[in-house]
Amino acid sequence: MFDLLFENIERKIEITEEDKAFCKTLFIPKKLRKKQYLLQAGDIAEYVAFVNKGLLRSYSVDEKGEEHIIQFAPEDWWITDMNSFLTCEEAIYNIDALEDTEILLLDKPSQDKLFEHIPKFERYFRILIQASFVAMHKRLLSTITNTAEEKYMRMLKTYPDLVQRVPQHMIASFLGIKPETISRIRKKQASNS
Amino acid sequence: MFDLLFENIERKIEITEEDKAFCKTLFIPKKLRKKQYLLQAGDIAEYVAFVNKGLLRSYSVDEKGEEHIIQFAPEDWWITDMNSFLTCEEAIYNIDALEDTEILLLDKPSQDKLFEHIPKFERYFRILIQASFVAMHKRLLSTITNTAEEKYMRMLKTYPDLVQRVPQHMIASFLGIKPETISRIRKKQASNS
DNA sequence: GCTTTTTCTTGATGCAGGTCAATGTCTCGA
DNA sequence: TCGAGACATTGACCTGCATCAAGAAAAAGC
Repeated sequence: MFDLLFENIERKIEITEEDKAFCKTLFIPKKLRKKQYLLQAGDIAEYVAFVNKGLLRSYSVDEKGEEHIIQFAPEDWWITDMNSFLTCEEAIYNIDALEDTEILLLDKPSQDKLFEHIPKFERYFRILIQASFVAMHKRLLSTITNTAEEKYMRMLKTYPDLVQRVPQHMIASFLGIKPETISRIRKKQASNS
Repeated sequence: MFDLLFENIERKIEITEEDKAFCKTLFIPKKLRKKQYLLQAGDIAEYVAFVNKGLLRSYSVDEKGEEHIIQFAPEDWWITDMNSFLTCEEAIYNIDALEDTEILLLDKPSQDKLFEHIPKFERYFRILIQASFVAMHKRLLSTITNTAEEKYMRMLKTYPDLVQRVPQHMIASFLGIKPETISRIRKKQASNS
């Protein structure tokens, strides 16, 4: 259950067996069925979740009822509504399972305990967030500068596995384009080779 | 010189006079003239910069020679090419001064020293990055979901001071739209009131 | 296995915003 | 103080992508 998490942590900081034992007391394992919510907009995000198996997504719904996918979280990724988790304001994102999923949950009090007992974890989470920060900058730049086709090709290159695993209309939603457009891009690409 | 920085820090963590004294040994004050580069794409980002006075911007230049502004950094903000600073890879962003500017520079070795001597600073930088992370998510969502007009109105609301301070074509570049479009939005807005 | 739902494709049409070009205004350095 | 570059505005035109609509194909549920 914890193997993947510890591997992930040990890629960034060194931890002892005692540290691991302590971790095991803090994280809450949970299973989600496909389509089940982990968080709904309007609630408070009580947890950050580490995905052990399966696939989650976070998305917001605009006034017109359109879904916009913010993040996919397959195995080995973290996900939450960061703002809500940090500030206890109402979440603006929904998080739900795209497949049957196993996660490990860490709530705020437990995270604080973790930082207090093993200060190295401050570093771990700082490194995690720095990495997403850099990735987000690149995504933002691509969103601003590229055409629909360039965005889709970049997606194929950056997350080839996800493109296989997720319905196309969700890829479209993630990229901020329409499913029909992806369909046409695919057709064009097929004819180009 | 250090007042603004210490205020910024003390909004997030508590520090002693000794801590401050130690900080003063680590940061390098620097002045930039308008249009002067702090960092050029292709170089390694040696520093994170805290802006004490003035205004910087980071931007990338695409194949067609178009500039895309990633971030504005007025007083009380931090700026760097995070990826380059963290990994020592070549920077993909340029950073330059839009006004005569005073900054405080912190290089990697000094930051490491800071974390080692005053571990609370791990927390400070984690909190900083978390906040930008949340802000970036909102910006990304706006970029994906909103029309040009909505993006501009959101900009007016979120950073009214910047819109005054910066040429319109730079606001356009930041939003991923064209200066002509902003011009037309302004005209329309004026007639609506 | 059959029905229902979800997903993907394709065509016809429209429009937001980009492109190009001309003109006017501002500003700042010599 | 004058001239050149930077900045903003406006009009005419164009195009990439969205929208709307209708089937086809694939997957999920019973």
